[in-house]
Amino acid sequence: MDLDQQAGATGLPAPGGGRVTMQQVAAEAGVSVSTVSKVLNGRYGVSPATSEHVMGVITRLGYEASLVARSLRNRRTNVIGVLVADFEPFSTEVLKGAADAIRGSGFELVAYSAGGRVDEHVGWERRYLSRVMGTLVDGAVLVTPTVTDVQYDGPVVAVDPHTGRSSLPTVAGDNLQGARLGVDHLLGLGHTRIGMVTGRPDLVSAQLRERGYREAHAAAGLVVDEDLLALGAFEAEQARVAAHHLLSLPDPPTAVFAANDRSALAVLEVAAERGLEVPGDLSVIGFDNVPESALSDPPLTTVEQPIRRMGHDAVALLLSLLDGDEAAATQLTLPTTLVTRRSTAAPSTSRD
Amino acid sequence: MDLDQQAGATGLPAPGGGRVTMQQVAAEAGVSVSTVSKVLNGRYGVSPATSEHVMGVITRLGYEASLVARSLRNRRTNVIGVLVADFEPFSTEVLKGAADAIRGSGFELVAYSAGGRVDEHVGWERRYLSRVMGTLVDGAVLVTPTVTDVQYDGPVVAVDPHTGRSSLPTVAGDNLQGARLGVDHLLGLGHTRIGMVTGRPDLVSAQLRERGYREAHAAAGLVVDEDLLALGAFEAEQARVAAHHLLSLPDPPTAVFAANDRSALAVLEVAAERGLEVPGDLSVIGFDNVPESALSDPPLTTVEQPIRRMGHDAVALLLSLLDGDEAAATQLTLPTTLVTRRSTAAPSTSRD
DNA sequence: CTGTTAGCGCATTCAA
DNA sequence: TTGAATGCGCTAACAG
Repeated sequence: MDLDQQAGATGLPAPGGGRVTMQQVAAEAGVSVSTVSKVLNGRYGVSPATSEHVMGVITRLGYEASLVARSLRNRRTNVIGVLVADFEPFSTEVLKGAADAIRGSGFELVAYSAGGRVDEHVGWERRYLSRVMGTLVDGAVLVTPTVTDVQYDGPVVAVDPHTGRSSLPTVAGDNLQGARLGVDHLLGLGHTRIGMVTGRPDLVSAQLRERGYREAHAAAGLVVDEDLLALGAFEAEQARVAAHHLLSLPDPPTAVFAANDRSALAVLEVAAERGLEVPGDLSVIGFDNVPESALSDPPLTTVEQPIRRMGHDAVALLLSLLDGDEAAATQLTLPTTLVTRRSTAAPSTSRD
Repeated sequence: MDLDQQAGATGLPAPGGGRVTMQQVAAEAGVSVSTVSKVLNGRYGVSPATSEHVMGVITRLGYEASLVARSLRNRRTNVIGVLVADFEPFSTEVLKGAADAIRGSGFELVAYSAGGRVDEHVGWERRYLSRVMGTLVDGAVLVTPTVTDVQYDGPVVAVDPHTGRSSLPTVAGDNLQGARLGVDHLLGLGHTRIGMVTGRPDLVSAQLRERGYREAHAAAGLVVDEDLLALGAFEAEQARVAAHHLLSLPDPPTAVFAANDRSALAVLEVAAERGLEVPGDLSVIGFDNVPESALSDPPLTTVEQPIRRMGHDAVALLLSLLDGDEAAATQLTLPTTLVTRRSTAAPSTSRD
């Protein structure tokens, strides 16, 4: 039998569909599966001749080892999992950062989402983790988990966990400082009646942002009007309701601080529907700086979390954890910054 | 020391790490694995009493079936794979669209990337496919594959394939029309010396965009100056070189049409480095409209492909294919549109 | 140097 | 109603 590339003439991979298995390669090459396995993994104990021959059959048949079968058998898979509730602007930014960090590490990246079946249970991250950890992936990054008391054998890092202090290594933005930044910006512009569309009350990130809002007021010697706080719950529909409520107040706010960009974008929509000019009649500021926030009309002023970097650092941390560096386990807090675009301005001097 | 499972009476979920397997559930419940399996999958032939008891143990232990083991055993996994070369702005937009389409379908979504080890081989999609198709996923969406002559048992849909007519169902933007749109915009502004930073010559999408560029010139009765075409290869570094080349020409272009946003953004950078005002001294237009294109300074005018919708339609198509609807296999071409932002303007009237 | 054996975690026969 | 046996595709012992 001839050796390698000669088969290029026929070169038809996977004739007739159905994936090629190691069995078929072995049969085709006239050797045993274990020999194929050894060749594939570069194990010693195979003669150069057979090795080359098998290699030829492998490429000719276009064989690739099944990730699943290999994962089931091996303890190490060289795959990192990123577990998200959904693929939306925030989580995909994290993904980009994760990809930056994984490059050249020899690891592969799998992002896993349950396709919106999430809201059923709060503890989605726990279920996902059980499904993939220890089999499909060597370690995992949890994006905005709602619970972090999980405890598994493999290393796990949480990005922007919405819950309080956890046992997990964590990468998060500085929510408190960020909120201060945002509200101070509004205050500095001359606003004194600043509404807030709050996040989900059970999540610490939301609590921190509200606290920043309050602290900023206190620092400015202002008393917070509790009527100016409306529940947005981090999601668009609820934020719309909140915005309508705020703007219907007898003495409506001249500016709104939204707990995240998604909410801020909703506020922008509502303002437009009500014929309000932004920032002429109403200033709006968000939180996150997802790319989409620059696409709105007007482009959104917002508090930036370095999302990509959070993804990057989370994976880097995970990688060193995987490398046995227990000292790497830590709680990283990344600074937030103000991104001034065009949805904020000084309050109009002439108001009724 | 033995960290055996003394969890018996304690009822602590996953004590001390190590994922919970069906074996452990069975042992804890005092039944066989097959019984646990039946309970888990709602098979008939289990007494209500045992069923309930086992169920209790399952929740108490926080057991979740391993995705991998289940995939290996079952033909159907109810998981859709999205295979990407890397997580970058384009592919993540597709992902968002895919998530939109998957919601409520009962399927889950797995996005898989080899972590930048791609450029080694052109046929990354073939390798990925072999690794996951038929085991981990029921069907796959290939994002910007470079080869589409793959032929596997499971259904596969390609999004924005860079190669020519393929045997695969496909969702793509209208590259030819889009390029016409972009160049016509420049022409309409009064530009007559329009440079082009081209894409990878081996990819049909790039060829089409160049053809649109030429056709637009022809339609306007203009002859294309071949010196005004420079290779950008769809990536930043090469595009920078191309931009420098173009702008160093004795009679430089007053506008540049870049084959994709990534290249256009690179042109913007180079222009800034050379002290050129955009759009005062130079107009720049891109292709894709990834969210990032709005973040540049100035915000980029570009030809939009409905990327999210492409992802959505690809998954929808895949789902109906999975449903046995062979007629769904088709080549979808989605219209492109012009997004006018601030990187294009009429050429300055006074030039040397 | 090569093939045989066993088993990863699970679902499905088939017997008991 | 239940459990023991079988095998998905692969790798790691061990035996030949």
